[in-house]
Amino acid sequence: MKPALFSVLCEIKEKTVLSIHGIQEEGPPSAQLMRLDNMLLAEGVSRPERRGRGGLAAAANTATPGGCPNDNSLEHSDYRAKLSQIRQIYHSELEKYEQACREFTTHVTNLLREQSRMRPVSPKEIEHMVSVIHGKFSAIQMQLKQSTCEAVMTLRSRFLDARRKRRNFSKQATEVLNEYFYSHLSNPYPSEEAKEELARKGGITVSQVSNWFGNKRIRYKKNMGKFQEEATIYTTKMAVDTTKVGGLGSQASCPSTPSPGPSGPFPLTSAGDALITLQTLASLRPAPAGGSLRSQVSLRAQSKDALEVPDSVLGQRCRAQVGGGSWEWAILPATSQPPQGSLRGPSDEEGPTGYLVCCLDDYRLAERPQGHGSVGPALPRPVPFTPSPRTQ
DNA sequence: CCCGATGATTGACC
DNA sequence: GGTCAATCATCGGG
Repeated sequence: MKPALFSVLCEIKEKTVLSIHGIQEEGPPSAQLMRLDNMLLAEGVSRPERRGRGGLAAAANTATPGGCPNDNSLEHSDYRAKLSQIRQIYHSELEKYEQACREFTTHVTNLLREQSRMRPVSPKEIEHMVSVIHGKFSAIQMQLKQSTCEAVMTLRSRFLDARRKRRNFSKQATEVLNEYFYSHLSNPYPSEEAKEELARKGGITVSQVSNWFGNKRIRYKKNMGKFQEEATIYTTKMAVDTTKVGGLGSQASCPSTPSPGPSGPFPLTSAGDALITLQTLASLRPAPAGGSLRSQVSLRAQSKDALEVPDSVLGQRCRAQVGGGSWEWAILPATSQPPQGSLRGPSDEEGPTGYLVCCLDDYRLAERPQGHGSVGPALPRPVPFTPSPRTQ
């Protein structure tokens, strides 16, 4: 009786299995799964955790072109930590699924083998059942991969947003840029090489340098008054630097200086640039009555800070209005210490713009630098550049 | 929280 | 492709 029943069951089974095959047969793993796998691999999620290395470092590098390096590293570590978290969750979930899949497969095969004593269960059927189970679990895994990918994408987009997030430049970068800007005010269009140099010095990217100059030109032009103080500070600083490094026109803190060209308001050489600096920092005017015109120079300081500067310009060539009319090239004495000179700074009553009177006994006329106009006043303040024609 | 400063983006222009 | 001009979005000081 038992063998007869068994054979009947076998026949029924044969038909059922065929129909099951007809329904269950699925195509190859979808392209989407491959995409997910590729992406997880590319994002460094598929790989097991490796301390401090991996694809994410490269990803982080490409995602941050410039700005403050410290900020970058902070963002990097933040990004890394979050990606690591995602990776851990992904792997632990994956492990859980795989284990569950193994256990369930074992359980089912055991069950089927158990049942094979009671009813006909072909090895093929077991195999099929196993593949069905695997199929179900891989569908779950696919969901896991999908959600992991989404998490990585979210993190990545947030990180890329962070790249867009504005970070103020470091003081160093701002100074480097401002120094160049104010020392090339006649033509503040740095060449590509100059931009690269500025970028290198400021620890920012070339495009950030371009952005900065774009913004600066516009904003300076829109509101020159607002930038006067800043101009004074930087031109002063430049004067100090050039003096420290050893004289006029050394261009100590400026990268390669493209010649401003004949169209700018300052058709000067690099030495001329230093001259502008000097004249910007203090406009010269005739000394008050009581002294020889040739022995007294009044320096008008634009701010209290500027008072600290004249020491550095002493001994340098400048222009002074002599005799109430003509402008002459002059060399200031190397020292203004009393008794040779007496200094008076702007008082509170006089406001921020006062007079620094410097009676200089050793003030003497100098030869006019070659190539410069013989007449015309010194340029007491930075002259705005003309946006066009461009002189690049 | 407000507001000015400022780095970045975008579209038009040459 | 570089620049201008307008604008956005964030930072940072008061």
